Amino acid sequence: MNAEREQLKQARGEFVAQWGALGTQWGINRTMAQIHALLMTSPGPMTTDEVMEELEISRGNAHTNLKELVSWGLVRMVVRKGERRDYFEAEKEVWTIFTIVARERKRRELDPALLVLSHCADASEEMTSVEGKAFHDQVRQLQDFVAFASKMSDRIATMKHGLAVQLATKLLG
Amino acid sequence: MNAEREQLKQARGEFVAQWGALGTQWGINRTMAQIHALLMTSPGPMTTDEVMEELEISRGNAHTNLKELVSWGLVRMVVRKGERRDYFEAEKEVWTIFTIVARERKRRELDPALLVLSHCADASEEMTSVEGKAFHDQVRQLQDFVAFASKMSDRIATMKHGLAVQLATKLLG
DNA sequence: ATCTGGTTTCAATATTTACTGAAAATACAA
DNA sequence: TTGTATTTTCAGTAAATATTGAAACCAGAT
Repeated sequence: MNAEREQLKQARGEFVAQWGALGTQWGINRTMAQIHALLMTSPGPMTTDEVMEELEISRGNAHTNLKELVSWGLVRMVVRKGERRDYFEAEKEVWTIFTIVARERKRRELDPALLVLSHCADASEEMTSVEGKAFHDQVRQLQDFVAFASKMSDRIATMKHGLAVQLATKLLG
Repeated sequence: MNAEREQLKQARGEFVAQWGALGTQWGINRTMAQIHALLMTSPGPMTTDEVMEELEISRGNAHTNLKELVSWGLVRMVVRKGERRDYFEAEKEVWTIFTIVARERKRRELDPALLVLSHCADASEEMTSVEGKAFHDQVRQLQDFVAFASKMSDRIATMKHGLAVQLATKLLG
């Protein structure tokens, strides 16, 4: 039964490659997504060199993206006693992954939008012309919606897994 | 009261520029986001030439991105009787904008991920080794979650505005 | 049929973003 | 201290993406 070994390697390679391609759609760079996929499906923590070798990328690239993943909280550095070099392991719990990604996306997509909208809404607050009022109104509507989406996002991402499932079941049922 | 005119132009310019910058965060190209912002805050439909002039971009660029916005459904082409050239106007209703964007994001981010995950889950279905089973299990969990997110997204994006607000109020309250 | 105002396409170019590889820094061990 | 294994940084380069501008195209008016 060594055919399975080969099959697994195949499937995992496929997964890593495809996940990398997906990453670009998600606004995440390909390498970062690939490393994430690799670590999520790794039986144990990996070193920088293992990642480099597996993905055939440079040390600099591996390093930068591992650090980025750590800063997101999707990957942890672990030390092995007696070992000098760093090992990396990914968070595998999907709900946890989701909450991390949701938080990050909110931070990158919603928060700055809200800032812009608030500023523009304030700047047009007092306008009296038809055009001025229409502008203010439109921006205001956008602002309200984004603020709302922001709150929702917070609420959901801070839920415990079980509670979220419960809510979802009600919604989908 | 012509100071307000100036102020409005200022505020709108600001909004367009910033919205464009935001677009890049959202994985939308800058010009497309700028045109969208411009049209959302325009008192009436605009021609390609007006867009070109306002944003100081080439005809080709304006054309491509207007078409892209139309294909998303965020912008409509309108014909004015007796007028030969095309006019463009944006959808202004925020909930409608949201549902369009949600649908598109699902199509670009969730659907392809689901495809990859299903494929990898299937390919590892029968594996018997510890590593094989672990891989299958991990991919499976991701698959289940993405499928779930996909369904949720559909549900919400097809809701009528009022219903969504009602649900949200319950959730936030 | 051809002119005119407008749209569409696309090869060339510019801009942005990602990646490499090697040098510099760090950290531990002898 | 000096040496060695490892991490970190970053200038240069490569790859991907967006933009231009001009030519080809199209449709209605003359």
